[in-house]
Amino acid sequence: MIPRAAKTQRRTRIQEEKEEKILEAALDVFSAYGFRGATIDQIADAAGMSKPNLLYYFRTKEAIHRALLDRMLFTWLEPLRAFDPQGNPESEIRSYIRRKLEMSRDFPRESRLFANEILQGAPHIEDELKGPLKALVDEKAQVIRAWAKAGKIAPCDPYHLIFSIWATTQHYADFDVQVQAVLGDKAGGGRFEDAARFLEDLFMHGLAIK
Amino acid sequence: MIPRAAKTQRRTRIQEEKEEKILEAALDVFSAYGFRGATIDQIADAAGMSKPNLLYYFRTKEAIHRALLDRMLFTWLEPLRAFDPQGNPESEIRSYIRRKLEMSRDFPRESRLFANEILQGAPHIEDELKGPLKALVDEKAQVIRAWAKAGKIAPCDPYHLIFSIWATTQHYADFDVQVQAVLGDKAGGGRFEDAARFLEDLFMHGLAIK
DNA sequence: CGATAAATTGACCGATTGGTAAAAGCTTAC
DNA sequence: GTAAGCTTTTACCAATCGGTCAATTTATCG
Repeated sequence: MIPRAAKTQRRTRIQEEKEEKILEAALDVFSAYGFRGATIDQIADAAGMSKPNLLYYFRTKEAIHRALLDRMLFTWLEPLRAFDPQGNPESEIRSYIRRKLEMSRDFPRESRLFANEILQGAPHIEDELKGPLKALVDEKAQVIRAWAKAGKIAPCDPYHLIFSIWATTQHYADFDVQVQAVLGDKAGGGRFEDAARFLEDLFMHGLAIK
Repeated sequence: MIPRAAKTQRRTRIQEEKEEKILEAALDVFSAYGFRGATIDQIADAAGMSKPNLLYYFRTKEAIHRALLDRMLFTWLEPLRAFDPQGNPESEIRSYIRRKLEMSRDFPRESRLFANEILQGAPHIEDELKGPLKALVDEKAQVIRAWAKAGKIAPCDPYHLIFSIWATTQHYADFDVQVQAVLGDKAGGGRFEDAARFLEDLFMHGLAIK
């Protein structure tokens, strides 16, 4: 009856397909309207199924939202996790910026889902922010601080450095409409490369690297 | 009957007070939930009046939202407008960053209202973005480009520079929950000054100023 | 004061919200 | 096949949504 508690403990092929389809549709809707602004009917429509059918796979609106956030939070922190204390500051920071920027380009909906959640007070992921996220940032902040102490980069507040990289890279996903409106038809093709070059330069010179 | 079209063309004292109270309450609600996530009942509650009474002053939910956006958009662009082509790059950019950061500190709800609107595709202010905003940015971009050509700052894409300043400064208002979660109790007092110092350093060194 | 206009309210409307009940249709394993 | 369980649908629910209405209360002004 209830798929997630099926006797078999195994998920059917149909289950996997439908849940995937629902999450895909839900990502569209939640990222565009936030949790409260999104409706189950809208998601069901986008997923091409009836509302009761959707609610057969996810019992509540919150359950869909939570599933999306869980899946997203992991991949979202991947670039920061990949930050290597053994690497040299230049390539590490440079590739971190690039990876975050690539995520904004390739997964703008995920970025907006996250932004909506934070913007509205992070009611569903407060614990994840104060727990795992904070721990990871603390760890990487120590790495950056060590680099500064070793004279490899200019001394700076590592937390605000990380915030700045987050802000500037995610800006291109979250505020895309504004970016498009301001840039107009200018450099329609190489926009990503332009942003990457600018941000890498900014942070490299800003940190007195090279 | 309808206050905004009163015979007198003048607004009563009561009208001004109540409209102010409504906009104040609406700012709370819209900035926290976005347009679709906010409800009139909620705003009426927060404003301490009945829903029909609120609708006596603003005919629709959209009217309240639009009034908020109009008022906000003007002040929001003030710092960029104050950007002085005659001034020297260092003090202009430095004070622009500081002013934007002060706005994030002093008017976080306005920042989030704007962020919500952009995030959700800017359905209500698309024209303002493509019109007045773009024009203003184009103008200031020319100034920055001239500074670069004159060798006063390192050559860089002025648009992405402006985007970066927007992103980093507004981040402290829009993503406040995340910033709080990561920083914890650290430097509870001087947080604003820390951010200001970091950002000014970053952009000054990034632009090879001084 | 009295009269006229402005402000406020409770009752209400149709549409939409998140979600449920139950029965019908469909797969799968034996 | 057939029976068991999985999937889907139709019909429906109470609550809430944005908004209206008529009637009442309150402020303003000569």
